[in-house]
Amino acid sequence: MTKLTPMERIWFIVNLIPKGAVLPYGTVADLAGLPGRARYVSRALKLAPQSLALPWHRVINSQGKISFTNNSEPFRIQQQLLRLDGIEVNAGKISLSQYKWQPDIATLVMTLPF
DNA sequence: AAGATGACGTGCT
DNA sequence: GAGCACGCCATCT
Repeated sequence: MTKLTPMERIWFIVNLIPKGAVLPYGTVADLAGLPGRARYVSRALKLAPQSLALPWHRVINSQGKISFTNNSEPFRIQQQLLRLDGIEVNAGKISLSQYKWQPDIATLVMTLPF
């Protein structure tokens, strides 16, 4: 089993988020074994190689909103990608809490390669 | 080298 | 709810 770097673990988790679901930066950090490191998740996504084709748009902040500055270029792109996933977004805010994916932490963690 | 920055979160007013 | 203050810490100036 390859030893993954903290950043690779974040990419791994993000890649698991299914279409139609979203997950907060903080939760991704927790699952990657980096509690309290939500900011590191944003850095990791920014530095992620395009070749990974990660569903980065499914990562939002704990307020259920898009974290890019309002109406910026990336903000609009993320909003559109979420809508293509079938998620309802209004002014950067995910409308229904049911879209928030709550994985069974205990079960998921046991399947992780780290 | 040192200070500012940021795709965050939590707690408190 | 809306601000504001902190804690966080790799990157960027």
